[in-house]
Amino acid sequence: MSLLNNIATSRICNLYHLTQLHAHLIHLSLHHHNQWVALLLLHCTRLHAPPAYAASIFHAATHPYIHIFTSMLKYYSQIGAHTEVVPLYKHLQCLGIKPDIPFYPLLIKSAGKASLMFHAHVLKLGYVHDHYIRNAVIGVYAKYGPIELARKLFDEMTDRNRITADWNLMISGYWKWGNEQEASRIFHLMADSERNVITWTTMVTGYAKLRNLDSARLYFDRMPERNVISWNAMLSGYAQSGAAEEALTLFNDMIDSRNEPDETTWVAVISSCSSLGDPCLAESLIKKLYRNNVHSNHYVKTALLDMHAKCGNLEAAQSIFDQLGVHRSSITWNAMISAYARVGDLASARDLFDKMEKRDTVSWNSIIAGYAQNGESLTAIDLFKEMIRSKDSRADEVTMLSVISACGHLGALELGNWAVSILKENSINLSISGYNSMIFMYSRCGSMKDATRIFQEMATRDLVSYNTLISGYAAHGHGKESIELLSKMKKEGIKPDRITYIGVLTACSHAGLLQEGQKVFESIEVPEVDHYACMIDLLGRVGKLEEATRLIQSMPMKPHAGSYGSLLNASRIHRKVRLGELAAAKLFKLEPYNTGNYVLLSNIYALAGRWEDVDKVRKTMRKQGLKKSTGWSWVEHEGQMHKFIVGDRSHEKSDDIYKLLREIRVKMRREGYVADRSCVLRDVEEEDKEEIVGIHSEKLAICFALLVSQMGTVIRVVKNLRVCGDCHTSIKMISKLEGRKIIVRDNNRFHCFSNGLCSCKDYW
DNA sequence: TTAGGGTTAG
Repeated sequence: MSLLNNIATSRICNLYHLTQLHAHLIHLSLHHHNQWVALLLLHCTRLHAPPAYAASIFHAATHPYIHIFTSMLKYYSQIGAHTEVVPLYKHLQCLGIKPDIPFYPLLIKSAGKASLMFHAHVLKLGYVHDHYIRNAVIGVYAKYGPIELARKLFDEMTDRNRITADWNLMISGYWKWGNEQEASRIFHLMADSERNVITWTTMVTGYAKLRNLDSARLYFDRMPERNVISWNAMLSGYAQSGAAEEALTLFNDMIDSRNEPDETTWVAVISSCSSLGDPCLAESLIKKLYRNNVHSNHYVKTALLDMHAKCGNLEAAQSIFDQLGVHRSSITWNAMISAYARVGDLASARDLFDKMEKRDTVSWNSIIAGYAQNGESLTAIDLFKEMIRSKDSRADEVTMLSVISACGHLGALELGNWAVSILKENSINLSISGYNSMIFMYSRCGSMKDATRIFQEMATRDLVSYNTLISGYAAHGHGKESIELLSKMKKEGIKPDRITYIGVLTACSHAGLLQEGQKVFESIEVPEVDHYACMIDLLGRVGKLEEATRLIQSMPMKPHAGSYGSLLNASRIHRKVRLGELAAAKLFKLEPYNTGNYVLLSNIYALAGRWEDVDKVRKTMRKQGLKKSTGWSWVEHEGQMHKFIVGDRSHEKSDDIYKLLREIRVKMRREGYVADRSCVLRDVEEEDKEEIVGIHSEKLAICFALLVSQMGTVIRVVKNLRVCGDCHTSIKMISKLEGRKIIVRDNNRFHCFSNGLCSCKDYW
């Protein structure tokens, strides 16, 4: 017997010790088989031993009795192997062993959904009057539904028969099924004396899961007594809702009131640190963990990994990942993938993703978002197509958010519509941010009608919804609509932020709405430097260059590059060489490596015919080792994105494209238009040189589209950099000569060309 | 031998 006591109490802390003990017992071939089997199974449960090993111990019992089955049930229940429970019960029946009463609640609880079949069984045995058994049956119905059946059992009891656990199960059941009203009603039906700490904690958790933190806190504060689980419920509520500061404050309260934190507490605290992304805080937390000798389980380790990743310490994150070895879960993998994706190390993220054996939706979402957020929209969409093909995980709202916004970045309307159709096919419901991504996509694809429609269809809108649509209007030069939206949001009680005002002012600027813009500017409580820059842009575009200059001189903060940039651009539009030079001089000091400023200044000289100065600027650029960055253009055709860079000849239709380009030039000359030249080429005779230098990407994209699209279709082109002045002129001509409507989006606005005119005629 | 709390993607 002392040996058995030893087995029960000995500190077996890993599987190796367990197998040693097991071998030793077999060697002794004791007669107490059944007793030591039960005890070893308890250790298996504690150590999460593999099912095959636990089963081998179970089968070592020569004359199994009910206690061994109970131990095995506990093991299955711990590892969540619900499907093993029914076969185990059948095994027991085969052996003719009669279960004792404590066996049934355990059986019912560990069988998961399958336990519904035991209800009739225990009824027949007359056991349903037993507190524990009845409670277990209520628990199953509360958890797996229909909850009405749980309620029926509950209602059939008299008050005297009900134990607090029954009430608690009903409350947590209603929370589980999203019935806040009934949960709260049952809570209030209880007498104060009947409520225990679990009752109160269930209420806290229920409200916390609904993200109703105020109510959760109300119940938490009213609790007569709290244990570590109650504290954890409130802490996790804060942590999961992103209320990191509140979580950390509450944690301090917890320590002050001398409550001992456990692993779950630390997980909540660590994840709050992660969302704050503060490396100093993380460091002090690690010290605290160290001081408290915290035994870190799998959850703590994963939370720590994520915290290091979010606080920028990838080495520490990787080291935890390596330490975890075979204990890595898909969550660990996913956290590591998004850690690399977050810092833009897509190669490492992809490497991990490819090595993963069992990917889930979050794995796909992490890698797709990684590509989407690092400017690799096309790869993001390709991966999404692969995800659909692989069928190992279902796309959800988060997936679609990345995909839809990637379509927006590409300006790919066909792809965008396809993504939207997938929402319906898979009945994926969108939250506000999902709809916001659709508004973004349609805006960027030039379909303001759809963007507006989505906005109007939304039941509730947030600040981002307004800002996205306003920015869309700004890009299209819809000034009036953006002002209307500004007053609408104020009426709905949504406070505009700096982004809102940047959008509205930009819209006014693109639409030439001087007075309206001024009014908006004056209404900003504390205008920031960007708002001044927008205002300078607005004044500059409408030709009020003196006022723009005065504003830049009188603004309360130091003007930044954007402010002088606006002035430089205005000088180009209105051909003010002297002012342009002044603005450029400031800009060269503020951002000497921005090639755009040099190009703008050289364009100003070119427009004035000052070719020596053009050369001077070019020389300066060369001397500084600066090269004009390459702009590329995209055009969508049959769901495929075709990409062109300047002078591109890699496209399979290149020969046809260049042939068409020549034909258009001939036509242009015949019609008396000056054929297009690169901004700095001096005369028409040199135009052939352009082909050596390179035809601009947007012209190549347009010619490709002219070749492949039908006559009536609108050609949509996306250019990642600004459409230059000469291209602008030649696209106008192409639209007239070819009788086509062409929409070009450059990095910040839309140009709609038709019949030789551009929608933004005041712009060039 | 009743009931309550945990890590990843936007």
